[in-house]
Amino acid sequence: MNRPGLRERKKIETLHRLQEEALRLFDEHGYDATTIEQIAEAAGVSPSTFYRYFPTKEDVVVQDEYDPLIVNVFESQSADDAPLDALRAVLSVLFAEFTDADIERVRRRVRMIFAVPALRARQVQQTVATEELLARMVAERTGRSPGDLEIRHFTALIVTSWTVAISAWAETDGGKDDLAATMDRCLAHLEAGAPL
Amino acid sequence: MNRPGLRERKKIETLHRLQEEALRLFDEHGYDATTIEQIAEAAGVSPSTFYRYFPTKEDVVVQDEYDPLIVNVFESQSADDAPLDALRAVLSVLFAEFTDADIERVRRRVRMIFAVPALRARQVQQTVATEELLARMVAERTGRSPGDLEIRHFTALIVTSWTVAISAWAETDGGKDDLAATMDRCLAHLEAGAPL
DNA sequence: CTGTCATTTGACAGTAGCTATCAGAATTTC
DNA sequence: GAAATTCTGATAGCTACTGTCAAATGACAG
Repeated sequence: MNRPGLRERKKIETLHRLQEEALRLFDEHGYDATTIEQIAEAAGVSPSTFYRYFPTKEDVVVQDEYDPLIVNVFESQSADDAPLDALRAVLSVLFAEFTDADIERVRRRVRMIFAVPALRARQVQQTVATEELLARMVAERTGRSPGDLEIRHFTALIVTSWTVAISAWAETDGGKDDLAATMDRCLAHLEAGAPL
Repeated sequence: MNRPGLRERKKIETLHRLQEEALRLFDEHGYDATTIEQIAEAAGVSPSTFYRYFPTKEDVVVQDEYDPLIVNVFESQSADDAPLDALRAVLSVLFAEFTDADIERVRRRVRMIFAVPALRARQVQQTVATEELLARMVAERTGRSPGDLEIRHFTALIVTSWTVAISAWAETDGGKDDLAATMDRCLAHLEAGAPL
């Protein structure tokens, strides 16, 4: 019923234009050397508007909307599976929906995030949120408390595993199958107790 | 031969005074509500001097000097031990040298770091450095490359394990034995493949 | 189409973290 | 005690970020 009116379409457009122009300018002149003012001007809005869309300069690169997707897919998994298997499945389902363009965008963003300390630092704050999300979901499924040491440890390790995999993949120029394969390798390594 | 001259003593003193006054003011008025100017004034120096001792406001809490210690102790371990066992031993040796006052200081700092997002973000940058350090040491010991996926994954997991343990411990009021015990529990959980 | 209402936007002013520079003070060295 | 080195404080300036208010814009009822 609720058509995306003109107002909402314009908002999404502005958001994307800010992200794109920012990435372009960061690539071109470097992250630190690019000011909010320049990004806003390139996107044809005022600096005030930039801050209405992104709380910080870092967020124009780091922000994503995967958390709700993770929750949805996780809860649709059979409750019989072990948490780690359920999380493995979550990734397969998510990756399956990615287009090549999505993947290239992710790679570009991830490379930038791992190259710029400030972005990496900000990324962590998001990761912490994801970790707490996982903790709540896994806790409920296993009938434990989200504050339980082993739950916290488990979820932190999972997220670390994901992070290592995606950073290693981003350095290559492989497609989404390679990303999935690297994730699997890391999770298997974790499941085996991280032997060397 | 090289006596710690007056100049060097004063420097160390100023550094400690800045850290102490900063922690006190942060506790009292909150991290964001405390300015560099206030810290500098409380420590009896100018804001310029603050920045000569700490590159950022966050560093006055986050900065520590454990990395070189870790390297020393790790390299003094028998090369026959598995890397994970060697790292376990590193912690025991390090903890053994901590006084009760050290431990209380660590707890206070850790609590603040986990309570203030900006500090936690900065902490990660330090953690990344520690991770790369471990990667180099473990790589050399196992005859692999520091860029090897499994090496990177292993070291990232170890550091995550440490981080979870120390944050869980900091929430309690246990002593250093409890800290060591929590670390052991986490590392054992990791070694077992993080089962739930 | 028009007037009204809600939302979005831009301009402006201000705070604070951080950098660079430079003269003067303190400490070390000879 | 003089010269060389290092440390400090003052100043000026840039930029990220916040708060406020009036103008512009799209939504909607009549």
